[in-house]
Amino acid sequence: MEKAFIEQVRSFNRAVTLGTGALNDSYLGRGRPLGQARLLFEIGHDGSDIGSLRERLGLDSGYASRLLKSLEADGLVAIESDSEDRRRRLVTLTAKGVSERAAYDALSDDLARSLLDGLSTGQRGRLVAAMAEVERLMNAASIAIAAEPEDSRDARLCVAAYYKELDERFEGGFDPGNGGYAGKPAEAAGVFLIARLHGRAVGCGALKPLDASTAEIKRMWVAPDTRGLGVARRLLAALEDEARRMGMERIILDTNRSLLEAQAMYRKAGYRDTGRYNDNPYADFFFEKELGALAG
Amino acid sequence: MEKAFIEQVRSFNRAVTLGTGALNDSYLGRGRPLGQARLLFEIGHDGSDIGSLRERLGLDSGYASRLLKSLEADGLVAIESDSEDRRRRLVTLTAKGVSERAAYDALSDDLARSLLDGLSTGQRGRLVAAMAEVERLMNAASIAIAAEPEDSRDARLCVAAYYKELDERFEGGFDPGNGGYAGKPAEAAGVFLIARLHGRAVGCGALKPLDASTAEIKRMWVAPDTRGLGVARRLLAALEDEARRMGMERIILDTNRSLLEAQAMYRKAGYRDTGRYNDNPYADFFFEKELGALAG
DNA sequence: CCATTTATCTGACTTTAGTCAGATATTGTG
DNA sequence: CACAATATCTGACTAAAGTCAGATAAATGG
Repeated sequence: MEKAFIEQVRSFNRAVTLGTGALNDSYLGRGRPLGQARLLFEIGHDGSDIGSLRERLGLDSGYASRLLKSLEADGLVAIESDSEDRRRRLVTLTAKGVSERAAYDALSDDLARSLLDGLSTGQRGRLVAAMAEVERLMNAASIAIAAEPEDSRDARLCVAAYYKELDERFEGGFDPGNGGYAGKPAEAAGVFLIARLHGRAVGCGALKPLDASTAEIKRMWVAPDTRGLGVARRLLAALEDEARRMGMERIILDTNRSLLEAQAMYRKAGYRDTGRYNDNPYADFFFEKELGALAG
Repeated sequence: MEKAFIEQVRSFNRAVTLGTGALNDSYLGRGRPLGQARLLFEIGHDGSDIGSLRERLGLDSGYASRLLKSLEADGLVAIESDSEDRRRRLVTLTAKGVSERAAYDALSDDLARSLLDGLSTGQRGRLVAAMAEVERLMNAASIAIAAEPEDSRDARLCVAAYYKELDERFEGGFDPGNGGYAGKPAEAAGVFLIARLHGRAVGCGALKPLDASTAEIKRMWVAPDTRGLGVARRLLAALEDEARRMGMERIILDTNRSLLEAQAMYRKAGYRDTGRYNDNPYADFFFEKELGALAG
């Protein structure tokens, strides 16, 4: 890695903590400690239960309880037991809490505006564009890929989203029951990978062993709002690593003619067209790739 | 200001506090509280006195004293009285302190590297470029311009740097004693503006009343490493505002043929060429601008 | 030389943030 | 229904961060 790149990242870091340190003071400036302000923000318009608040902010149960109590004492939130499960407690913003939140919002807007204020119109446009680029790429960098059980909640959600998209994009729709997509038990244990962005599942891919030396890639999917970040490329590379680890020598896969980006990506990743190897009625193109030795 | 711009700034802010929140954890991870680690970083290679450390980090004197004491107890810094002013105390890093700092540095590098690691080569280049752009423009935005006494320390430093640069750039050099640059007392009180970036003086400009309706701009200078951020443009606009406030109707100025950027900037700001109005031997071009009404 | 200013230190204090071990109430399970 | 699991609360604690009022010692200005 180039030294200059690392230096630029660190320098950027210093600059934004100086510059947006001030931006984060929007949490302050209303005489409330940060912890309380963060909670106030995390309670959505429709309220939420204490458990999910705690999880989202990573708070200790006792700590969260006390913070909420002080917000309640200030008349900003109302806390009441969930009628369905009376152990659970629901937090909602009171009218005063809503306006307090709006005040924080206004403060935050003012600070953002004051940052832009000192700039010419051209500079403003360039700053905003560069910020969007940094944000996108930092998101791309913080995507983590890990194997998960194929029947976990997020795995099922990803696959459902995948099927839904296929149904929308294929001419004539898509039925998972057709073409060997459902049920058929795998010969050997496969791998199901999930890509996560800040905890949220934004992509998946499965590797299914066909015989001792060949595995098939299935269910490659990336959430629409996360495309263009290289998630698919990384999922593919991770699946290939898994395959090498399993002793596979060759990966094959099929895809539909309407999935143009997928075809381009596979070709770019070194996959070559090959002949039909199954009777999947949705498959129009077939790819294969010989795996080299395990890197690292 | 466009709503979308403000939203992008706020979204960027959230993204980087999430992403570089992790980067700032480099301050942690070595079992030392943040305050101590920040101090360790602020003490340069050559040490510094407690006062300037306090000022740079914005610490209370008692707090700073205690933090330094605990660093001293850990054998990381040495504190001794300044031989020139024995009230003042000088802090230097011990060998152990230097290596501890290096450890923090390595941690910081690792975190920066891990941010870049998840990206492709192309993405890396784009991220680093966008970061540099954001940094530059955030610096541009945080430049503050204010009037200061012409004989303040920073004012004198700026003017000295200005003269030095003229001497380097003019064919045949530049002598402040020549051409009415020094000494000559102003008819009425003028204004001296200094542009500061995070406290550091990075530019200056003076306004000198010539008669009841005409003022002259002199000593416009921007630090070389801060050029291209629009500092001069903003200084010029601020000087024009000052002139309007003083009831002036017209601004004039002269400049040397070697200062091409300056000529371009004046022309772009609405200045027109005019005839020689003084006997300054260094002046090759003369500009003037009629001031409109005071805005705002 | 004396009063004032300046630079730092000390003691006493507060607030924020966070942890941990139980206590309490409610719900699900055999 | 007893028992375990879950969701939250309470009490008792700690560490970090910061504030404030003097105390102390050295330098400065008349």
